[in-house]
Amino acid sequence: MSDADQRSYHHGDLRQALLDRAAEVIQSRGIEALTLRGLARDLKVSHGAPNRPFSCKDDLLTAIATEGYSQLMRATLSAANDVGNDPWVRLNAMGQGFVHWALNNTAQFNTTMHPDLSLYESAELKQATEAFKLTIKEAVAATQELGNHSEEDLETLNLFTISVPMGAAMLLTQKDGLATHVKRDKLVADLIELVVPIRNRTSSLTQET
Amino acid sequence: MSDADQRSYHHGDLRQALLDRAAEVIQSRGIEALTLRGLARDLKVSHGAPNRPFSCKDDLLTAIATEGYSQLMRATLSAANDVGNDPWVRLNAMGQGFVHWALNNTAQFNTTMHPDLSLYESAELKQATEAFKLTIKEAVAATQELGNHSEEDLETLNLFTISVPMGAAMLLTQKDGLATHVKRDKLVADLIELVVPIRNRTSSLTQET
DNA sequence: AAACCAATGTAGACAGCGACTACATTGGTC
DNA sequence: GACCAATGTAGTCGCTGTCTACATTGGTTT
Repeated sequence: MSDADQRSYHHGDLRQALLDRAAEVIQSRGIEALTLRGLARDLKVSHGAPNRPFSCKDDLLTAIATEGYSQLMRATLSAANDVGNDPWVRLNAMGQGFVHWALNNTAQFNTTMHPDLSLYESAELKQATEAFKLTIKEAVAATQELGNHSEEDLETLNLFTISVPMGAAMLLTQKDGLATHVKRDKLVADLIELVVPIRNRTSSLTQET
Repeated sequence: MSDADQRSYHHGDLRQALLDRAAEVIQSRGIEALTLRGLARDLKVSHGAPNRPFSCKDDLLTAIATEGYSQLMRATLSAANDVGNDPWVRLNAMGQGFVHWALNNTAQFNTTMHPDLSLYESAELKQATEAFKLTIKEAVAATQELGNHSEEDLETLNLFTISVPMGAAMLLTQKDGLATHVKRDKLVADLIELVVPIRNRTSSLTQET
């Protein structure tokens, strides 16, 4: 920041600065409190400046959602890579990683899943969502090949598998959500275990404990 | 309406009229398009009139969400009552009823589940949500007593059971949602079957006293 | 029946918002 | 060194939610 403190006219990277500040505002005061003019004030630029990198407010929100999907995919894949190569164990970890990311980034998650965003067409957003969905779908398909509900339509099994962390994240991120008094980590682990059981299963690869 | 057409000053039931019109607007043009002044114009009252029954906009949205939870509970219970007394069959029907209501009332569902609403404290909303949650929880508990994941913590099983229809409704109500090309009814039925299997199960009704 | 009054609708004002315009300033390119 | 597209500024517009003071009503009390 030291080199950008006294930048007289051009900000340097106003777009990223807006995205960063927007994430802060949403996290601390909710999405309704997010205004372009407020961001401009925070960044000490004129009230019209945000309209250069983002043509309108929906454009900003779409960019935030795009970043959210990207982070969500990274968190999910990272959780999978931490547990090895067994597709079952990986899928289980992905479910837990999903929910934990949502719980640790409540506002970001809610913004990403905001229903109004789908109205605004954006190639980047579409690509990010498709990439995320494909990641999940491949992981589900990998377990199905190993016998996970092999009789089921992949589409249905995929929806089922995503619905649980998605629904749980929705419910648990509400402050009056279900079971907020139960220990979070154990609850999430038990929950995902109901979708992708791995505890009492002989590993399809090497034994893991 | 005929007796209220030429009501000069007092509207009669402005509160309900606002709620009804708000539901129409949300369904047709989205929640972002909902404004108090717009509702006032539609109902041909002054722009400040909506502030009498609803102290602020959040108050209106909260009332809509309250009604949403109420409808959701009615739809869920109605689906259960249509299929008899077997707790498993009832819970399965409730799950399907949940998703179908959400799919048939997309905007209402999204408004009801809007994350910002939980910020606004309302006794009525809290009561409606608690009533709904209790309805589900009782149904889940009834199946658990008959052996449905009897080893599981009820809290976890409950979260699992709600998460599936909740997450599926979230995903399917997005216009770019998963599997929109698959036949809706069969998909939902297959999905819920994965949570509350009833097809190849000997009825527990024969064991009831 | 008349006076009262709390509930309900009106009209005006205010600041804040998103979006648009014309203009100012910059840094890279020929 | 002159150009020029990109980027930030300042002003304006219509719209919004909210607040205030005022107007109208119907039911209640006396």
